[in-house]
Amino acid sequence: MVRRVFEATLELLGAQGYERLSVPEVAERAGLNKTSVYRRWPTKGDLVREALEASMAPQGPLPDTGELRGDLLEFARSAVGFVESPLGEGVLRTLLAGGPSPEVRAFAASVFRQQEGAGPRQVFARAVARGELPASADVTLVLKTLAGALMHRLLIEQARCTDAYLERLIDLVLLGITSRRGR
Amino acid sequence: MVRRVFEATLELLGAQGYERLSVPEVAERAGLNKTSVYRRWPTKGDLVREALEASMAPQGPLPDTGELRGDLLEFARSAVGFVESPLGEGVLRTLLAGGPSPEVRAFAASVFRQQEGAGPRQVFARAVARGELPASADVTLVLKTLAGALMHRLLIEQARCTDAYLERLIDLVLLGITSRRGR
DNA sequence: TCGTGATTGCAACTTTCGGTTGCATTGGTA
DNA sequence: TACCAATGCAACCGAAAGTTGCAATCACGA
Repeated sequence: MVRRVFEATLELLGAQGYERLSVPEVAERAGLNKTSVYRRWPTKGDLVREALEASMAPQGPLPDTGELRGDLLEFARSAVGFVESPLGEGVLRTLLAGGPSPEVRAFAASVFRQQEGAGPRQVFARAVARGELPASADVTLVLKTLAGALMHRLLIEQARCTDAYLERLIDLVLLGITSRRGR
Repeated sequence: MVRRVFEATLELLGAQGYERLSVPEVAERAGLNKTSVYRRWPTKGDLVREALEASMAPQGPLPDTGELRGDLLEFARSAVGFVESPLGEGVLRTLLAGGPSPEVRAFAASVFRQQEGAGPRQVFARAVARGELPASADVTLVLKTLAGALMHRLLIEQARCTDAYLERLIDLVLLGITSRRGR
Protein backbone atom coordinates (compact mmCIF):
# COMPACT_ATOMS: atom_id res chain seq x y z
CA MET A 1 0.00 0.00 0.00
CA VAL A 2 2.81 2.36 0.88
CA ARG A 3 4.05 2.07 -2.65
CA ARG A 4 0.73 3.19 -4.08
CA VAL A 5 0.60 6.15 -1.72
CA PHE A 6 4.04 7.34 -2.70
CA GLU A 7 3.19 7.01 -6.35
CA ALA A 8 0.02 9.01 -5.92
CA THR A 9 1.91 11.62 -3.92
CA LEU A 10 4.54 12.12 -6.57
CA GLU A 11 2.02 12.21 -9.36
CA LEU A 12 -0.03 14.86 -7.67
CA LEU A 13 3.02 16.74 -6.54
CA GLY A 14 4.23 16.98 -10.09
CA ALA A 15 0.82 17.79 -11.46
CA GLN A 16 -0.30 20.47 -9.03
CA GLY A 17 2.65 21.47 -6.91
CA TYR A 18 3.03 21.31 -3.17
CA GLU A 19 0.36 23.79 -2.18
CA ARG A 20 -2.50 22.21 -4.01
CA LEU A 21 -1.53 18.72 -2.99
CA SER A 22 -4.04 17.43 -0.45
CA VAL A 23 -3.68 14.36 1.68
CA PRO A 24 -7.28 13.24 1.16
CA GLU A 25 -6.76 13.41 -2.57
CA VAL A 26 -3.63 11.32 -2.34
CA ALA A 27 -5.54 8.78 -0.29
CA GLU A 28 -8.34 8.58 -2.79
CA ARG A 29 -5.99 8.15 -5.71
CA ALA A 30 -4.15 5.44 -3.83
CA GLY A 31 -7.46 3.69 -3.15
CA LEU A 32 -7.10 4.18 0.56
CA ASN A 33 -9.08 5.92 3.23
CA LYS A 34 -7.70 9.29 4.23
CA THR A 35 -7.64 8.24 7.86
CA SER A 36 -5.12 5.53 7.11
CA VAL A 37 -2.84 7.95 5.34
CA TYR A 38 -3.06 10.46 8.16
CA ARG A 39 -2.17 7.76 10.63
CA ARG A 40 1.09 6.93 8.93
CA TRP A 41 2.08 10.47 7.96
CA PRO A 42 0.70 13.04 10.37
CA THR A 43 1.43 16.02 8.12
CA LYS A 44 1.64 16.73 4.43
CA GLY A 45 5.30 17.57 4.88
CA ASP A 46 6.07 14.14 6.29
CA LEU A 47 4.29 12.45 3.44
CA VAL A 48 6.02 14.43 0.73
CA ARG A 49 9.45 14.12 2.26
CA GLU A 50 9.18 10.37 2.63
CA ALA A 51 7.74 9.96 -0.84
CA LEU A 52 10.68 11.87 -2.28
CA GLU A 53 13.14 9.91 -0.19
CA ALA A 54 11.73 6.56 -1.21
CA SER A 55 11.76 7.38 -4.89
CA MET A 56 15.33 8.48 -5.21
CA ALA A 57 16.58 6.56 -8.20
CA PRO A 58 20.13 5.30 -7.98
CA GLN A 59 22.51 7.26 -10.20
CA GLY A 60 23.16 5.67 -13.55
CA PRO A 61 26.67 4.93 -14.78
CA LEU A 62 28.85 7.82 -15.91
CA PRO A 63 28.60 8.50 -19.61
CA ASP A 64 31.91 8.02 -21.39
CA THR A 65 31.81 8.90 -25.05
CA GLY A 66 35.44 9.95 -25.19
CA GLU A 67 34.79 13.66 -25.52
CA LEU A 68 33.36 16.26 -23.22
CA ARG A 69 30.64 17.35 -25.57
CA GLY A 70 29.24 13.86 -25.93
CA ASP A 71 29.39 13.18 -22.22
CA LEU A 72 27.59 16.39 -21.43
CA LEU A 73 24.94 15.58 -23.95
CA GLU A 74 24.36 12.25 -22.29
CA PHE A 75 24.09 13.92 -18.94
CA ALA A 76 21.72 16.52 -20.20
CA ARG A 77 19.51 13.82 -21.64
CA SER A 78 19.28 12.01 -18.35
CA ALA A 79 18.73 15.27 -16.49
CA VAL A 80 15.86 16.10 -18.80
CA GLY A 81 14.48 12.63 -18.24
CA PHE A 82 14.65 13.23 -14.53
CA VAL A 83 12.96 16.58 -14.59
CA GLU A 84 10.23 15.32 -16.89
CA SER A 85 9.49 12.40 -14.57
CA PRO A 86 6.92 12.79 -11.80
CA LEU A 87 9.70 12.73 -9.24
CA GLY A 88 11.72 15.38 -11.00
CA GLU A 89 8.80 17.63 -11.59
CA GLY A 90 7.75 17.20 -7.99
CA VAL A 91 11.17 18.07 -6.66
CA LEU A 92 11.44 21.09 -8.89
CA ARG A 93 8.02 22.41 -8.09
CA THR A 94 8.55 21.81 -4.40
CA LEU A 95 11.81 23.65 -4.57
CA LEU A 96 10.50 26.62 -6.48
CA ALA A 97 7.20 27.10 -4.80
CA GLY A 98 7.45 29.28 -1.75
CA GLY A 99 5.16 27.20 0.33
CA PRO A 100 6.59 24.08 1.85
CA SER A 101 8.14 23.96 5.25
CA PRO A 102 11.83 24.76 5.39
CA GLU A 103 12.39 21.11 6.18
CA VAL A 104 10.79 19.78 3.01
CA ARG A 105 12.37 22.54 1.04
CA ALA A 106 15.79 21.69 2.35
CA PHE A 107 15.28 18.08 1.46
CA ALA A 108 14.14 18.86 -2.06
CA ALA A 109 17.18 21.07 -2.44
CA SER A 110 19.47 18.25 -1.38
CA VAL A 111 17.90 15.88 -3.90
CA PHE A 112 18.37 18.42 -6.62
CA ARG A 113 21.94 19.13 -5.62
CA GLN A 114 22.70 15.45 -5.65
CA GLN A 115 21.34 15.10 -9.15
CA GLU A 116 23.50 17.82 -10.60
CA GLY A 117 26.37 17.09 -8.27
CA ALA A 118 29.23 14.65 -8.25
CA GLY A 119 28.68 12.79 -11.53
CA PRO A 120 29.08 15.64 -13.99
CA ARG A 121 32.16 16.83 -12.16
CA GLN A 122 33.97 13.63 -12.96
CA VAL A 123 33.11 14.09 -16.58
CA PHE A 124 34.79 17.46 -16.50
CA ALA A 125 37.78 16.10 -14.63
CA ARG A 126 38.30 13.57 -17.37
CA ALA A 127 38.06 16.30 -19.98
CA VAL A 128 40.77 18.22 -18.20
CA ALA A 129 42.91 15.09 -18.04
CA ARG A 130 42.46 14.64 -21.78
CA GLY A 131 43.61 18.19 -22.31
CA GLU A 132 40.24 19.20 -23.72
CA LEU A 133 39.80 21.83 -21.08
CA PRO A 134 42.09 24.12 -19.10
CA ALA A 135 42.25 23.12 -15.45
CA SER A 136 41.14 26.60 -14.57
CA ALA A 137 37.71 26.08 -16.15
CA ASP A 138 34.83 27.03 -13.89
CA VAL A 139 32.98 23.75 -13.83
CA THR A 140 30.47 24.82 -11.23
CA LEU A 141 29.39 27.81 -13.25
CA VAL A 142 28.92 25.70 -16.35
CA LEU A 143 26.84 23.12 -14.55
CA LYS A 144 24.61 25.65 -12.91
CA THR A 145 24.18 27.54 -16.14
CA LEU A 146 23.18 24.39 -17.96
CA ALA A 147 20.76 23.47 -15.22
CA GLY A 148 19.28 26.95 -15.30
CA ALA A 149 18.88 26.90 -19.04
CA LEU A 150 17.05 23.59 -18.85
CA MET A 151 14.74 24.93 -16.15
CA HIS A 152 13.96 27.92 -18.27
CA ARG A 153 13.27 25.76 -21.27
CA LEU A 154 11.01 23.35 -19.43
CA LEU A 155 9.19 25.61 -17.00
CA ILE A 156 9.06 29.03 -18.61
CA GLU A 157 8.99 28.29 -22.28
CA GLN A 158 7.36 24.94 -21.66
CA ALA A 159 9.11 23.55 -24.67
CA ARG A 160 10.54 20.10 -25.21
CA CYS A 161 14.25 19.60 -24.77
CA THR A 162 15.02 18.00 -28.10
CA ASP A 163 18.47 16.70 -28.88
CA ALA A 164 18.92 19.54 -31.31
CA TYR A 165 18.27 22.03 -28.54
CA LEU A 166 20.60 20.28 -26.11
CA GLU A 167 23.38 20.30 -28.67
CA ARG A 168 23.00 23.99 -29.35
CA LEU A 169 22.95 24.72 -25.65
CA ILE A 170 26.05 22.72 -24.87
CA ASP A 171 27.90 24.17 -27.80
CA LEU A 172 27.00 27.60 -26.54
CA VAL A 173 28.54 27.18 -23.11
CA LEU A 174 31.46 25.16 -24.40
CA LEU A 175 32.39 27.37 -27.30
CA GLY A 176 30.70 30.64 -26.64
CA ILE A 177 28.74 32.74 -29.02
CA THR A 178 31.59 34.73 -30.52
CA SER A 179 33.55 31.76 -31.78
CA ARG A 180 32.32 29.67 -34.69
CA ARG A 181 30.29 26.82 -33.48
CA GLY A 182 31.15 23.20 -34.15
CA ARG A 183 29.18 20.85 -36.40
CA MET B 1 -6.55 52.82 -1.58
CA VAL B 2 -6.06 50.88 -4.78
CA ARG B 3 -2.37 51.62 -4.58
CA ARG B 4 -2.10 50.08 -1.13
CA VAL B 5 -3.97 46.99 -2.24
CA PHE B 6 -1.68 46.42 -5.19
CA GLU B 7 1.35 46.88 -3.00
CA ALA B 8 0.06 44.37 -0.49
CA THR B 9 -0.79 41.96 -3.29
CA LEU B 10 2.67 42.08 -4.79
CA GLU B 11 4.36 41.80 -1.44
CA LEU B 12 2.41 38.73 -0.49
CA LEU B 13 2.69 37.29 -3.96
CA GLY B 14 6.44 37.54 -3.81
CA ALA B 15 6.62 36.30 -0.25
CA GLN B 16 4.31 33.30 -0.43
CA GLY B 17 3.51 32.60 -4.05
CA TYR B 18 0.18 32.57 -5.77
CA GLU B 19 -1.36 29.62 -3.98
CA ARG B 20 -0.90 30.87 -0.46
CA LEU B 21 -1.96 34.37 -1.35
CA SER B 22 -5.37 35.04 0.17
CA VAL B 23 -7.61 37.98 -0.56
CA PRO B 24 -8.57 38.53 3.08
CA GLU B 25 -4.91 38.71 3.96
CA VAL B 26 -4.27 41.26 1.25
CA ALA B 27 -7.16 43.32 2.56
CA GLU B 28 -5.88 43.24 6.10
CA ARG B 29 -2.39 44.23 5.08
CA ALA B 30 -3.80 47.07 3.01
CA GLY B 31 -5.82 48.24 6.02
CA LEU B 32 -9.07 47.55 4.24
CA ASN B 33 -12.06 45.36 4.84
CA LYS B 34 -12.05 42.19 2.79
CA THR B 35 -15.51 42.99 1.48
CA SER B 36 -14.22 46.10 -0.22
CA VAL B 37 -11.48 44.20 -1.93
CA TYR B 38 -13.85 41.51 -3.12
CA ARG B 39 -16.15 44.15 -4.53
CA ARG B 40 -13.50 45.56 -6.79
CA TRP B 41 -11.82 42.28 -7.74
CA PRO B 42 -14.22 39.36 -7.67
CA THR B 43 -11.52 36.70 -7.85
CA LYS B 44 -7.95 36.30 -6.78
CA GLY B 45 -6.98 36.01 -10.42
CA ASP B 46 -8.42 39.42 -11.22
CA LEU B 47 -6.62 40.99 -8.32
CA VAL B 48 -3.26 39.50 -9.15
CA ARG B 49 -3.50 40.24 -12.84
CA GLU B 50 -4.41 43.87 -12.27
CA ALA B 51 -1.75 44.28 -9.61
CA LEU B 52 0.85 42.98 -12.02
CA GLU B 53 -0.48 45.13 -14.82
CA ALA B 54 -0.46 48.28 -12.74
CA SER B 55 3.08 47.76 -11.56
CA MET B 56 4.71 47.28 -14.90
CA ALA B 57 7.62 49.66 -14.79
CA PRO B 58 8.35 51.40 -18.06
CA GLN B 59 11.43 49.98 -19.73
CA GLY B 60 14.57 51.94 -19.02
CA PRO B 61 16.76 53.27 -21.83
CA LEU B 62 18.91 50.81 -23.73
CA PRO B 63 22.37 50.46 -22.29
CA ASP B 64 25.07 51.57 -24.69
CA THR B 65 28.55 51.03 -23.42
CA GLY B 66 30.04 50.52 -26.86
CA GLU B 67 30.62 46.82 -26.50
CA LEU B 68 28.36 43.84 -26.21
CA ARG B 69 29.81 42.60 -22.96
CA GLY B 70 29.20 45.87 -21.18
CA ASP B 71 25.70 46.21 -22.56
CA LEU B 72 24.79 42.71 -21.47
CA LEU B 73 26.16 43.38 -18.03
CA GLU B 74 23.94 46.42 -17.76
CA PHE B 75 20.96 44.41 -18.84
CA ALA B 76 21.71 41.63 -16.45
CA ARG B 77 21.93 44.12 -13.60
CA SER B 78 18.54 45.55 -14.37
CA ALA B 79 17.07 42.09 -14.85
CA VAL B 80 18.37 41.07 -11.45
CA GLY B 81 16.90 44.21 -10.01
CA PHE B 82 13.58 43.29 -11.54
CA VAL B 83 13.55 39.74 -10.29
CA GLU B 84 14.58 40.80 -6.81
CA SER B 85 11.76 43.32 -6.63
CA PRO B 86 8.37 42.29 -5.27
CA LEU B 87 6.93 42.53 -8.77
CA GLY B 88 9.62 40.38 -10.29
CA GLU B 89 9.48 37.78 -7.60
CA GLY B 90 5.71 37.72 -7.87
CA VAL B 91 5.78 37.29 -11.60
CA LEU B 92 8.34 34.55 -11.38
CA ARG B 93 6.56 32.67 -8.65
CA THR B 94 3.25 33.00 -10.44
CA LEU B 95 4.84 31.67 -13.55
CA LEU B 96 6.50 28.71 -11.93
CA ALA B 97 3.78 27.63 -9.59
CA GLY B 98 1.43 25.07 -10.99
CA GLY B 99 -1.66 26.66 -9.58
CA PRO B 100 -2.88 29.88 -11.13
CA SER B 101 -5.51 29.94 -13.79
CA PRO B 102 -4.27 29.72 -17.34
CA GLU B 103 -5.31 33.31 -17.74
CA VAL B 104 -3.12 34.68 -14.96
CA ARG B 105 -0.34 32.36 -15.98
CA ALA B 106 -0.47 33.56 -19.54
CA PHE B 107 -0.35 37.14 -18.38
CA ALA B 108 2.64 36.54 -16.13
CA ALA B 109 4.35 34.84 -19.03
CA SER B 110 3.74 37.85 -21.22
CA VAL B 111 5.20 40.19 -18.62
CA PHE B 112 8.23 37.99 -18.32
CA ARG B 113 8.63 37.73 -22.07
CA GLN B 114 8.40 41.46 -22.38
CA GLN B 115 11.17 41.93 -19.83
CA GLU B 116 13.60 39.64 -21.61
CA GLY B 117 12.30 40.58 -25.01
CA ALA B 118 12.88 43.39 -27.43
CA GLY B 119 15.48 45.45 -25.58
CA PRO B 120 18.29 42.95 -25.41
CA ARG B 121 17.76 42.02 -29.02
CA GLN B 122 18.67 45.52 -30.12
CA VAL B 123 21.82 45.31 -28.08
CA PHE B 124 22.77 42.22 -30.03
CA ALA B 125 21.82 43.80 -33.32
CA ARG B 126 24.21 46.64 -32.59
CA ALA B 127 26.95 44.17 -31.74
CA VAL B 128 26.45 42.48 -35.08
CA ALA B 129 26.56 45.85 -36.79
CA ARG B 130 29.86 46.59 -35.03
CA GLY B 131 31.23 43.31 -36.27
CA GLU B 132 31.55 41.97 -32.77
CA LEU B 133 29.29 39.06 -33.55
CA PRO B 134 28.52 36.95 -36.58
CA ALA B 135 25.03 37.58 -37.89
CA SER B 136 24.32 33.91 -37.51
CA ALA B 137 24.63 34.09 -33.73
CA ASP B 138 21.69 32.52 -31.93
CA VAL B 139 20.55 35.48 -29.90
CA THR B 140 17.44 33.81 -28.58
CA LEU B 141 19.36 30.93 -27.15
CA VAL B 142 21.79 33.23 -25.42
CA LEU B 143 19.07 35.30 -23.85
CA LYS B 144 17.15 32.32 -22.60
CA THR B 145 20.27 30.73 -21.27
CA LEU B 146 21.19 33.86 -19.39
CA ALA B 147 17.69 34.15 -17.99
CA GLY B 148 17.76 30.52 -16.93
CA ALA B 149 21.10 30.88 -15.23
CA LEU B 150 19.83 33.85 -13.27
CA MET B 151 16.73 31.95 -12.22
CA HIS B 152 18.85 29.09 -11.04
CA ARG B 153 21.10 31.41 -9.12
CA LEU B 154 18.28 33.26 -7.42
CA LEU B 155 15.74 30.51 -6.81
CA ILE B 156 17.69 27.30 -6.47
CA GLU B 157 20.98 28.42 -5.02
CA GLN B 158 19.34 31.41 -3.40
CA ALA B 159 22.54 33.33 -3.82
CA ARG B 160 23.04 37.00 -4.63
CA CYS B 161 23.84 37.98 -8.17
CA THR B 162 26.98 39.98 -7.57
CA ASP B 163 28.66 41.83 -10.36
CA ALA B 164 31.49 39.33 -10.22
CA TYR B 165 29.05 36.53 -10.85
CA LEU B 166 27.33 38.34 -13.69
CA GLU B 167 30.66 38.98 -15.39
CA ARG B 168 31.67 35.36 -15.19
CA LEU B 169 28.30 34.27 -16.51
CA ILE B 170 28.34 36.61 -19.45
CA ASP B 171 31.91 35.72 -20.30
CA LEU B 172 30.90 32.10 -20.27
CA VAL B 173 28.17 32.40 -22.86
CA LEU B 174 30.06 34.94 -24.92
CA LEU B 175 33.39 33.19 -25.01
CA GLY B 176 32.62 29.65 -23.98
CA ILE B 177 34.52 27.55 -21.56
CA THR B 178 37.15 26.19 -23.89
CA SER B 179 38.50 29.53 -25.02
CA ARG B 180 40.53 31.70 -22.65
CA ARG B 181 38.27 34.07 -20.87
CA GLY B 182 38.71 37.81 -20.91
CA ARG B 183 39.61 39.57 -17.65
C1' DT C 1 -9.68 -23.17 15.39
C1' DC C 2 -9.60 -19.56 18.33
C1' DG C 3 -7.94 -15.26 20.18
C1' DT C 4 -5.36 -11.16 20.29
C1' DG C 5 -3.27 -7.16 18.47
C1' DA C 6 -2.54 -4.31 14.64
C1' DT C 7 -4.38 -2.27 10.42
C1' DT C 8 -7.98 -0.36 7.83
C1' DG C 9 -12.57 1.50 6.81
C1' DC C 10 -16.11 4.53 7.91
C1' DA C 11 -18.91 8.04 9.36
C1' DA C 12 -19.57 11.82 12.14
C1' DC C 13 -17.64 15.84 13.95
C1' DT C 14 -14.77 20.19 14.53
C1' DT C 15 -12.31 23.90 12.68
C1' DT C 16 -10.62 26.91 9.56
C1' DC C 17 -10.97 29.80 5.81
C1' DG C 18 -12.53 31.59 1.47
C1' DG C 19 -16.23 33.95 -0.18
C1' DT C 20 -21.23 36.10 0.14
C1' DT C 21 -24.91 39.04 1.74
C1' DG C 22 -27.58 42.65 3.98
C1' DC C 23 -27.40 46.65 6.29
C1' DA C 24 -25.55 50.60 8.68
C1' DT C 25 -22.14 54.37 8.20
C1' DT C 26 -19.43 57.64 6.03
C1' DG C 27 -18.19 61.02 2.75
C1' DG C 28 -18.29 63.72 -1.12
C1' DT C 29 -21.13 66.53 -4.26
C1' DA C 30 -24.94 68.84 -6.66
C1' DT D 1 -29.94 69.43 2.48
C1' DA D 2 -30.36 65.42 -0.24
C1' DC D 3 -28.54 61.85 -2.76
C1' DC D 4 -25.31 58.38 -4.39
C1' DA D 5 -21.21 55.78 -4.21
C1' DA D 6 -17.77 53.64 -1.45
C1' DT D 7 -16.57 51.45 2.83
C1' DG D 8 -17.11 48.94 7.24
C1' DC D 9 -19.06 45.36 9.74
C1' DA D 10 -21.04 41.30 11.31
C1' DA D 11 -23.35 37.39 10.36
C1' DC D 12 -23.64 33.65 7.48
C1' DC D 13 -22.62 29.72 3.97
C1' DG D 14 -20.05 25.98 2.16
C1' DA D 15 -16.10 23.40 1.23
C1' DA D 16 -12.31 21.01 2.58
C1' DA D 17 -8.62 19.69 5.97
C1' DG D 18 -7.88 17.20 9.70
C1' DT D 19 -9.64 14.41 14.16
C1' DT D 20 -11.89 10.84 16.72
C1' DG D 21 -14.32 6.74 18.17
C1' DC D 22 -15.75 2.51 16.79
C1' DA D 23 -16.59 -1.41 13.95
C1' DA D 24 -14.66 -4.71 10.71
C1' DT D 25 -10.99 -7.14 8.96
C1' DC D 26 -6.65 -9.37 8.68
C1' DA D 27 -2.49 -11.77 10.30
C1' DC D 28 -0.18 -14.56 13.15
C1' DG D 29 0.78 -17.44 16.99
C1' DA D 30 -1.14 -20.53 20.72
